[in-house]
Amino acid sequence: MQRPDERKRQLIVECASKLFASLPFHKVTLDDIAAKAGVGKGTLYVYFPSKEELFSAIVREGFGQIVDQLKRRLAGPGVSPAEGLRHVVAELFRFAFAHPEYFELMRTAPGLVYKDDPRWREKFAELTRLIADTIAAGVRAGEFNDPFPELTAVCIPGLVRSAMLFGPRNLDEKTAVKHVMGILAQGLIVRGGEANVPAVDSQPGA
Amino acid sequence: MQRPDERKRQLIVECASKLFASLPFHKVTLDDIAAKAGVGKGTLYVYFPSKEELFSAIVREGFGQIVDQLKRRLAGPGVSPAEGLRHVVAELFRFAFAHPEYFELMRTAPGLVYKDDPRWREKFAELTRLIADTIAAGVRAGEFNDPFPELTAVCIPGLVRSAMLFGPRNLDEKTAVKHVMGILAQGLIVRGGEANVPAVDSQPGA
Amino acid sequence: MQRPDERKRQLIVECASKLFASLPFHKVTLDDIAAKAGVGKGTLYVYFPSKEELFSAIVREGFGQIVDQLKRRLAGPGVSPAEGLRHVVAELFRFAFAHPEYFELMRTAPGLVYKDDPRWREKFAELTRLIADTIAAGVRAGEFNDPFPELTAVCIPGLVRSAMLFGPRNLDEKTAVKHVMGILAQGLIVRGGEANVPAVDSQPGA
Amino acid sequence: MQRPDERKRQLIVECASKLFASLPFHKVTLDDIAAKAGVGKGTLYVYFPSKEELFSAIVREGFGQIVDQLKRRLAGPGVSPAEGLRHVVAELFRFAFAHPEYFELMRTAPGLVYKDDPRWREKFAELTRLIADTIAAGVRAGEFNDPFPELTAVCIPGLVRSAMLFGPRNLDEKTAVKHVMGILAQGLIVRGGEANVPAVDSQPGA
DNA sequence: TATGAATGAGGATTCATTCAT
DNA sequence: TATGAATGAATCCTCATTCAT
Repeated sequence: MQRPDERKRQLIVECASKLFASLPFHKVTLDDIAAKAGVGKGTLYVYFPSKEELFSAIVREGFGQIVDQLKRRLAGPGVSPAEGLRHVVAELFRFAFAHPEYFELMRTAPGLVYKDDPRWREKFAELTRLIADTIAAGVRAGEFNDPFPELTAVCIPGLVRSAMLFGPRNLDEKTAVKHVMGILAQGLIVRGGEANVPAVDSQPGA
Repeated sequence: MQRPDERKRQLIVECASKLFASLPFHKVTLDDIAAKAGVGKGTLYVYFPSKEELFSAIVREGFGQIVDQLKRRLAGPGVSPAEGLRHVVAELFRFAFAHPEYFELMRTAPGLVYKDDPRWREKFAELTRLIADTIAAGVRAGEFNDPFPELTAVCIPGLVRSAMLFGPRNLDEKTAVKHVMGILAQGLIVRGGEANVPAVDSQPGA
Repeated sequence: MQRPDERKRQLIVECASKLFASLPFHKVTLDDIAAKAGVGKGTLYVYFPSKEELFSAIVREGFGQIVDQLKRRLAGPGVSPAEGLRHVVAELFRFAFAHPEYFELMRTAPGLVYKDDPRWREKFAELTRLIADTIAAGVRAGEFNDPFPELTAVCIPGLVRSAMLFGPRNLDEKTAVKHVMGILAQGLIVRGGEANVPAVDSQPGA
Repeated sequence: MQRPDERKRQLIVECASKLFASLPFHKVTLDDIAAKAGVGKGTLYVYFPSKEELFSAIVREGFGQIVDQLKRRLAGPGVSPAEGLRHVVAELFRFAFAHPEYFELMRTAPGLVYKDDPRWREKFAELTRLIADTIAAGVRAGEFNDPFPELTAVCIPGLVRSAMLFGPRNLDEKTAVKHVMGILAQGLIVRGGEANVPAVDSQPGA
């Protein structure tokens, strides 16, 4: 007796991810995906009930990875709010650079496919909750100043997204993290004659 | 492209915008658009050579409006870098709140439709150039600290996008501008015991 | 401006009827129908919303013709019950011989396609009502003896169907009508040594 | 065909019969049948070489039962023509009431599946021959009057079919047999002021 | 024998585009 | 210019059948 094969499922997800990242949803055909994965077209339907569900699953699972990893990072004892914020940004970029097609893929997405999917909303809410909680903890500790952590929380993945999609081609992970952390931590305005450039610069590797 | 009737063209653009904002590109049919606009399906082809071009034109014209308006705002004499930055954020949100479907529409877009369109790239480059120049001027004036203005420039529309798409439903324009300006200006970290909320509040019109 | 073309619709119905009569429903493809009718495949969808609806429409319209014609025949003044019964049988066979594919087509039908269609049920009910009323009138007039006219009414089309589908290939309309009328009128059993063949023959036009 | 497990084969036939009776052939999937029978899909192919063959076998075996049973009934010594006719009708209804899905199943059949199957034609021919012979014997004996027994023979199962498929829902076997016998024996026309209801009632066991 | 994962040919349906009016 | 009937290429999905286990 044969069992559904998790390996094969993963293979399909990976091949489909690449295709969805390089072409808009409606230009990726199931024939393409099956061919790229080296499986029969019908096999796709053994693992996913429809093209939209396949796409949705990819997006959801990506989010799930980010959330799980971030949870682990933030769970450590004695993670300060500033460290927490850095973990958030660093994890988002780690994932983004590990899966360079991912944001591209979401950009080409047929919006409602995922935005209206309650399972995706849940994952997304979980991510922003993690971020908002980190910020709120900082605010309570007197380390952060943020009148609206929930709004900031949704903005941070947006910063990452923009940097990945529209930033310079040769942007490297370290620079990206440092830059976004610079914006979030000090902002742009030079304070009291004391430029915050040093502050940014003081971050090793900047 | 002939435009025998600019009114009708505009009507088509508006109806199509709403539909593209509420459904992914491939789920919006020309029948839908024609019906919503109350014109014959063939008429669409009088004004736009294809569905993709229609979509592209909508996106491009939106960008064009932002860029034109922003240019005007920034062109004034004696606009300080801080004022310039505020103009950027304010104009992005002004447009976003005036055309609430716009970011939604771009989110549902079939990526390559616009990303690979040189006319769109040009508009986008123009927008980020305006922003980067504003920041760079601030840096030169010693008012801003930003080692990578081009990267920041692409991030700012991303902040606006995230706030619009994923921020709280009842977010109002003034709060949005103030919050994003707060992040960009001071960042989140409390400096010398002085919270940055007052600083934000002190900004006129915020 | 072009108008939907009733001629074209009729053409499609006729071509589809022949195909449905010669092959089971699931073996008739829309390509076949379009090719036979000499129209584009998409054109079929201008006139019928689906393959099942096309089939259904064919069946329904056939029934409609029978019912309409029969109504006209029975409406005449002074139609005696015996004449009415003859009209029923004659009309059923007239239609069957005029559209020899019709019963075959219904035989190949995907049962539920029409049996569960309320529009077909209505037509069918109308037909059996006409027949049952004719018989009931005969019973009231003392000319017929039938304890269960509604049951007889559904049986009569069944007789016609069987004769058409399974009777001898060279069966002609006149013989068919006479034979079925013979069964309905006298039954098979010889009464009082007097054969019923003469009785049948004595019916004018038989 | 091997039949390693006659029980399992019978189980498949029964489950498939019910499904074919409730849905048109092309809407019944082998998955459905396998699931309903609680066997693997591949197992179906151990017992039947194809879906059409499975269907065909069901129809053929049903006919076979009718024919075998009828042969036995008619084979008895001293069966009069009138008794023979009654046996025919009674046996057809007995089977129909014992297998209420059967006529429904044949109605949903993809015509050619069985009509062109020589094995089915043979069974059907055998059935109609039995009936025709019974009638012909009656004619020879001077008890029946029928100029065309072969045509009548194919009509009789049609009467039964119609009564089962389109007759009243609460039709019971006894009434059905009596009614059809009434039609076949006396017809509808009142003869010499003597109603045929008594005649029908007078038939024993009706 | 029994299974069900894998397959891919096949087909219904959609819809952007064309063009006669 | 404006229309919408007509088109057929394109594609998602189904499902009978196969075959490795």
